[in-house]
Amino acid sequence: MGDNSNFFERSYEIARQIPFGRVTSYGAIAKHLGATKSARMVGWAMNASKNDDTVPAHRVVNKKGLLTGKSHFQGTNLMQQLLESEGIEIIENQIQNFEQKFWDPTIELKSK
DNA sequence: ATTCTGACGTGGG
DNA sequence: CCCCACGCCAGAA
Repeated sequence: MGDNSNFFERSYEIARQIPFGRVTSYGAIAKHLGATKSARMVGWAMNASKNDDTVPAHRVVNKKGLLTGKSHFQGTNLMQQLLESEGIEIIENQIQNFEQKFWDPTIELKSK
């Protein structure tokens, strides 16, 4: 077990733990999975999670706090709307006070 | 089989 | 701040 074919599921496990009103990045998830250089695969995993509505994919953005995955959601602005409904302010695809909203799995889940 | 493209990140200039 | 090259690896053409 522990083979990386579970990479998608492991990404989902972490995404599900992102608290309401908080966000994290693809790279942060990848890092926590021990695959720092495979941030792209996390994005791919989120893309594949469309069927799974238990995965809050809208809470995963890039390292700068930009909504780079926006166009992969249903509506034109669904991702932004979901985040705004959680109290996150967004201007020009950029999350405001990003550092404050950022939830780092490597820190928050460190005691494991 | 080969090439290109990404929901990315890092490093160099 | 910007732009570019590279590493990563799954899919599409």
